[in-house]
Amino acid sequence: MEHSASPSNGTIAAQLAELATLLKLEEGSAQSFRVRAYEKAVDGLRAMTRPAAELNLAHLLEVEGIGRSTALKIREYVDTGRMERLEALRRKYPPALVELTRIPGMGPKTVLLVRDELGVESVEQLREALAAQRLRTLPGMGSKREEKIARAVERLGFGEGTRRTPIIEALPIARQLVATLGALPEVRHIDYCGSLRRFSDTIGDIDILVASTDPGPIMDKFVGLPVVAEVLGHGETKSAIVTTSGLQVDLRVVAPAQYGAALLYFTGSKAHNIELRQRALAEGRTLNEYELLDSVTGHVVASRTEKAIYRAFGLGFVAPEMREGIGEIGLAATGDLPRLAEVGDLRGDLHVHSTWSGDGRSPLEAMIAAVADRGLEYVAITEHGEDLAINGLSRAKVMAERFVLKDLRVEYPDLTILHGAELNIGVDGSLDYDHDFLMGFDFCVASVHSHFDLAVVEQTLRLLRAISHPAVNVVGHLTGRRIGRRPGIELDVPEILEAMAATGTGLEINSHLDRLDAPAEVLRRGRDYPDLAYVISTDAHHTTELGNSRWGVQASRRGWVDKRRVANTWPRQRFLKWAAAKRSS
DNA sequence: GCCGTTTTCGGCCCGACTGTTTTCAGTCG
Repeated sequence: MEHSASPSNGTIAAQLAELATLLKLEEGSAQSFRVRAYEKAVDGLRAMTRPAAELNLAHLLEVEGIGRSTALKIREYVDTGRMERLEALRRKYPPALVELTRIPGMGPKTVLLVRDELGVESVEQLREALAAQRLRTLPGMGSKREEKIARAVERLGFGEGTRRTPIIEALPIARQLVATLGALPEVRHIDYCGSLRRFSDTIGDIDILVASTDPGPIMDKFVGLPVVAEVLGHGETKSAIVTTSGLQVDLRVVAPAQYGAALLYFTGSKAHNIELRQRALAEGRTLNEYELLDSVTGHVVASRTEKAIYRAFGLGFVAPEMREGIGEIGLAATGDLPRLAEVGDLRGDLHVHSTWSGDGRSPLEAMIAAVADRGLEYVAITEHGEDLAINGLSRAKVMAERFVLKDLRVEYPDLTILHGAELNIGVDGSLDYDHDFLMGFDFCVASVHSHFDLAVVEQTLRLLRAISHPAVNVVGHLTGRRIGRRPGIELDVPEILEAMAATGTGLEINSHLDRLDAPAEVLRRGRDYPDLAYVISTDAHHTTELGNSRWGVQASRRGWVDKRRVANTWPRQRFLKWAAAKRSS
């Protein structure tokens, strides 16, 4: 048994999360108490500051949500690198079958039904069964459900062998690999590149680039990692593996002097690189993955850093998130690149839940304390509105929370605490509560949580009506998409953005890796509306999710958003003035 | 599976929506 570094809490949490996913099939329910218990344990583990691998059984039992059974499984994993229960479930429910549960409308019951009755065990086989209209013959199924599932399979591009991995799955694996390999003494620099570095919604495979003069030990370590399921190649400077979760990872090692050129090359995008190379040719130079060369003298013009290469072109540094070959090089040439936000620019978080919401997982007091810890100047507590079944707050609950917040304001005098709500945009654009009650909030986010299938015209009208309400400061996760799992609603985007700009309604950039909503394409369209303000929010339901703002910032960069237009980078007074303006309109 | 205690079992956010039923199952949030 390999005794490499102890698994991080994130790695252990990932095992338990997979266990929970597989148990949904085993139990035939996504809400079984056993499943929920594991999901709580995952939360508890992620919220821990101490490494779980260093704790003995008794100390593990003290962690919220971890009992005897989970504690034993954690110890088993730390000591042996395996979890027998997980291995057994993996054998029983292969990845192809599990993937079926990701299709909207396919819960565990339906997945098991099509497997047992039709022998369907993969998306490919499901497509065949759908084409033959065999699903509608099953008990409890019919033509409507069959068509709905067929639509979902088509729209999300499932099972075409070309399916890309959602960023929420790829990013943690890449970060873990970079951390593990980065600790090796032979590694001078290391970064993940490709579409992941560009912060694309979905990723084909993970590319990792290393600068080193001694690649051998790095390669050996890489192909021997516990996460490796299969080694596709193992060479001097280039290796490739497939992870246990089925993701391909390519590792490339270059000399430190060539790192910048290689980083540029492997980050892409292809279109961006082609444009750069054309520019080089026009200037009597050539650019390849090793260096920028003077074609006449053969001398290296630049190679060590990306910045040096852009500078040699007379270009400003183009952030990786912007490199899609859609005009960014032109902006870099004329000095018109947007000033992009960084995490340190954020002064407030304007979309935060607590356990007052049914789906919140950290108490209000803990959320406020964590927000204050992050050094923020203002926060909007935005529990769900009453129209959202289960999760929403009645009027009485709203007033009760407002009362609690009064005390918290005394406790945190340096933090401006706004009492807000995340309202539900109804099918006709109506909102929760009533006009007077809504105007009693300090700050409201309004979001779509239902009726994702309306036609463009209806969706647009619905949004326009919500935007026109003076209590609505921000539209939350505009399209409602869940990356790789649910397509967003269809909208007349220019019309929506124009209305938002005209009314002083902010456009949320939702930081959750599952959402990253509004999508980058919409954010870029926002450049056409100079009065449109953006808001980078976490939509945190747990204290650990407040750190997701870093992903929201990256999403804003991918959307070419200038930080001067991000309302929660503004000083407190300016921000409050902006928020109040909409409400007095 | 976890928790708390009424200390070893019973409770654990459960309603809306859809599509399928003829009184309800499954999914989603």
